Amino acid sequence: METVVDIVGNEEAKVEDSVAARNKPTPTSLQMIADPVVYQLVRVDGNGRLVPATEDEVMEVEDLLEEDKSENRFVSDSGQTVECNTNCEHDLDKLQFKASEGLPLDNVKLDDETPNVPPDPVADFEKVNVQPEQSVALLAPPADYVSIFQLEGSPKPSNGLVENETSTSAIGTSSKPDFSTLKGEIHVDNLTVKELQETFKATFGRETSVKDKQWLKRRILMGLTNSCDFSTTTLVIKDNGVVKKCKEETSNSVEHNILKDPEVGSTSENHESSPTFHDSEKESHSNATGMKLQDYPTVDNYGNEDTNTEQRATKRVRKPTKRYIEELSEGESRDSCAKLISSVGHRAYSQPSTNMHVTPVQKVGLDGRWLIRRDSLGGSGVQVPYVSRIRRSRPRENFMTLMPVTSSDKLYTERKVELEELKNLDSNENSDDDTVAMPAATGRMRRKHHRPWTLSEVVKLVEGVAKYGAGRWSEIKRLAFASYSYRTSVDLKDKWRNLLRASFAQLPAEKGMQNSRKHASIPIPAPILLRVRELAEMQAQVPPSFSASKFAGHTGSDRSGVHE
DNA sequence: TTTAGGG
DNA sequence: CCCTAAA
Repeated sequence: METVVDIVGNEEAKVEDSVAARNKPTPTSLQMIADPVVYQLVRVDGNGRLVPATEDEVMEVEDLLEEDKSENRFVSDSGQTVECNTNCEHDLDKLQFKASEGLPLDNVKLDDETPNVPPDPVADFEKVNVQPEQSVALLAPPADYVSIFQLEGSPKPSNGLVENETSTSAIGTSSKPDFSTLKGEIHVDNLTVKELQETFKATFGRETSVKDKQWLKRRILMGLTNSCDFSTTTLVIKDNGVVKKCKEETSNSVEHNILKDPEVGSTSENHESSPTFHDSEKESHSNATGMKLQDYPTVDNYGNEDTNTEQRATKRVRKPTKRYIEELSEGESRDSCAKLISSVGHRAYSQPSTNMHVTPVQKVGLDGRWLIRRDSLGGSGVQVPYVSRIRRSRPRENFMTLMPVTSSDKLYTERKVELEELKNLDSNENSDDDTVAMPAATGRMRRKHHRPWTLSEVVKLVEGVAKYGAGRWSEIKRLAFASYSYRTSVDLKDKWRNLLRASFAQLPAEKGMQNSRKHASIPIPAPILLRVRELAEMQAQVPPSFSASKFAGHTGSDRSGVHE
């Protein structure tokens, strides 16, 4: 049984999207075994190969899972990102991790010979083929992205958490990587297919029959540099290690991973070698909001110890909001899709920004086998392949590179909607990225995040309030503003407040000053304003927090009367 | 994470 | 629209 794990970058992605994606597999599909639901925890060793996790590692992951079940991603002690995939979010509780000791590597191998793997580095997904009786649920991308706890051969952490009993030599039956054959500089671009294949073997310790140069190059680069950064195609092999040849980035990412261990790291010679490295490190931390951050020492631009260390180490103890509890006890919701989202715990409505929002919401589709990752990128939904999110540096640049490849139809649809909206207005400002300051007519730079409210948006807002009640902004956002990723629930709230003000202000003037609203960017028709007012009054009478159903009843009856 | 309110 | 207490 195979399951496609589809990653949908669009914030507004719905279940249907994933279904569509399944019928027509995209390059962003990752196929893996997920049936039955038995999970083999594996890690990727320093040689880029899958190794069954040790008991301790399993326990550690279990602890992490226990700590925050809504997240599928963690940062291990050594600062490496660990990503777990389950085929059903709801099964997370019952998630079984089995650390089978002697699982032969042959049974768990990366299927590198798959011809379908697209040449795009970031959309490049690993396929994990497993024997029927074995199930591997842990995504095991190229060596780099996910290696749990410890890279092969790295110093043992002092905390004693990890005892790396399972060494490759004990398990591996296939040939080993041989870095000794890699010497001096490797100009990946200049290599022939055969040479590439040899390099591949030296890197990953296994043969490959792939003849696609691009593919080989990328794979090798990935394997050697532990990153998706293909800016460099020249590598320098030194002491069995790899040094990327870059302008300033002389640091070896592999070593960095190893040296990320607190104690060793602090004595690392590379510790302050590359400011850019630390930059990207910090960046990735901030991107991984909500992830468990271990307090290994980090160094900021000035080389100071991170003062937030203590804070980051503290565990999150969050109390659900009243509304949240309320919704949970409501039982079935009108929107099963939405229900699924909220039951997982979402961050779907975080404010759009220029930076890539990693939104670790994974949604289970109707058949219970779909995982959908929702991302928000600068307000525009863009599909982002899984791997690109796991990597821990420079997400932005990478994303930009991806744009042409990964933008989905959704994007165009959204743009189209937007454009139509804007045609209703007489201006076309802000037709693009809402995060870019647009030169206004006056020549000034207008505010960074500004998007005039369109008529239809206002209408939707009003209707949303009518349906769900003012105050249930996230509800409205999700149900009525699903296609407006740039409007957060807070935006809705603010807009509603403004509408109310405008509406009330309008009241006394309604007799003679109909057209006095000179500066309104959107001409709100009087009926709407009236309705807004009506709603506001009702709102005052029956706060939604008291009884949502009661309010809905009011709304229904009142609406019939109000409606034109 | 969501909501409410001030700025 | 942003920021932040509270919940």
